[in-house]
Amino acid sequence: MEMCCTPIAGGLSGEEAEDLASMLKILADPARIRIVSMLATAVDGEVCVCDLTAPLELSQPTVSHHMKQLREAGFIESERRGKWVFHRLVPDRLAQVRRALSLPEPAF
Amino acid sequence: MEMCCTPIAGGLSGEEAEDLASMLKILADPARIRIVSMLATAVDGEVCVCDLTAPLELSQPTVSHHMKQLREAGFIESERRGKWVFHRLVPDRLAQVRRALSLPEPAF
DNA sequence: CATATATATCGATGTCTGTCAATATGTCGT
DNA sequence: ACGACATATTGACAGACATCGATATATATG
Repeated sequence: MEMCCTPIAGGLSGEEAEDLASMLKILADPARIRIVSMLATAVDGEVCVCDLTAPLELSQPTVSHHMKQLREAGFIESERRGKWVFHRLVPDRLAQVRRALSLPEPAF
Repeated sequence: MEMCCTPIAGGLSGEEAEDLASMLKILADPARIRIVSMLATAVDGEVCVCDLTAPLELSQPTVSHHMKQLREAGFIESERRGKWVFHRLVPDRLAQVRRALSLPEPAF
């Protein structure tokens, strides 16, 4: 029987794939990727939840939930100042994901 | 009343966010990101389903389902040759996602 | 202390999706 | 034409998750 193709050699391990997938899953939500983009373009690099609910058209608990997801995944860090909690992007975290997506592509 | 912070200016639109999120969602699965990485490192740049089920430890229908997802999202293209269907990465499609993740980051 | 404001947590719910078994379709050999 | 093999499709199901209302916690102000 003729072989189908040369057997698979490289590629991510199961564990590596799980890690990368869970990173991407955090960003793969319209609300969250939008929050990230808003943080990236915010004048002082930080925003509070109260300014996010309106543009996102989401309830406060939902936004708070997304913030927690982003924080636990290391994409943002949060600091309480008075009544408000300010959130900002963690430097280089996004670039880290971009690098992880730089899989060796065949030379076309 | 003191303002919380300067109002949100930029950021992705709702529609842009949906598009980017749906792109990322396709990659945000352990099996699919692994398939992509395997295609990226495959010797001839292509593999068939039959060689994927074993390393992924998934059933043939499941792998076929993931292939369809990847194809419809433009990450792979597939060509039937005899009994087999060979899949390969679409050039630059992954890089396109990386670029979309290159949001303007604050200068730290 | 009481009230108002900002955020977090909890519980419930509806939707989405990854998975498989069963089956269908397509292709090659004999 | 028939059987063997590779892939695709369908239907069903279980688990994950985005969302919200209600409620709790924290902080400032009067």
